Amino acid sequence: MKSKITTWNVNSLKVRLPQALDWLRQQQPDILALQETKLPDPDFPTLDIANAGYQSCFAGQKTYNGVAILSRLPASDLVTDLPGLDDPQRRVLGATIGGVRVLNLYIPNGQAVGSDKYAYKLAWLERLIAWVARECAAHPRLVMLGDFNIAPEDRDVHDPVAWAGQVLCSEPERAAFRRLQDLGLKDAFRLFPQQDRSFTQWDYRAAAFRRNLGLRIDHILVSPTLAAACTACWIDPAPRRLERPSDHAPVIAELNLDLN
DNA sequence: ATGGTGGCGCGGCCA
Repeated sequence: MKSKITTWNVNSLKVRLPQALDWLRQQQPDILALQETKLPDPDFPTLDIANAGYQSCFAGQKTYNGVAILSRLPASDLVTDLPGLDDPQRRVLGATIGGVRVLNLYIPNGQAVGSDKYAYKLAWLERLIAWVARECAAHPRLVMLGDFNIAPEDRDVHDPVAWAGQVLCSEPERAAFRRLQDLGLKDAFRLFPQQDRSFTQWDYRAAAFRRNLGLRIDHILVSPTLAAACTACWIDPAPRRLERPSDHAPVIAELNLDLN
């Protein structure tokens, strides 16, 4: 039985709810991890999502950040914080669904190298790596996905020269991504041949999407056990073409796996 | 053009 595990930074679930519901109907994923929901938990559209056939779990806040997981099967063992980091920003949602440990992340953007937000991002990544190491040890079937705000390699950047050393591409950020890979996690997208200039995010400005001036910063990382079951991984650019789109496109991993 | 667009929410922050 094939399963679809997916991620999408929707940049406001309130605005993008109709698009998200359409996308669920079209793609029929088993799991959809959302980032930048920008909703307080009492405002989460649980009922609309239930009517589409999905359960919801979420960790949200007003105006900024916010993560959620929509799934066919119920979620248990929820985690909403990095252990040891007292952080009001809602960027983490861990859950166990159908025997798979799912870590949904909205990693800090970092704004600019050298800024306070960049320092926060690097400290956050340190805490993340320590936590994920323990999660990987405890859960052979693990997927870590979301908006990483890291373009892992130059081929993930439309203009690597212009972006060299900039936030999202800097060496400390890329080193953190490699440390996640050193835990055994595989970048599902790179398990398969892909077109050159494949991206998941395009700035709203300067007609960046039309010109394909994007970055690949949304990722699905899978444990060795799940990598062996992964049969495909692709980016769906269709939602980025809609009117009033998110600046991000969804990413889909298909696995030869029974969730139960 | 040291800008541009979009979300939140109504001034300024964040991406």
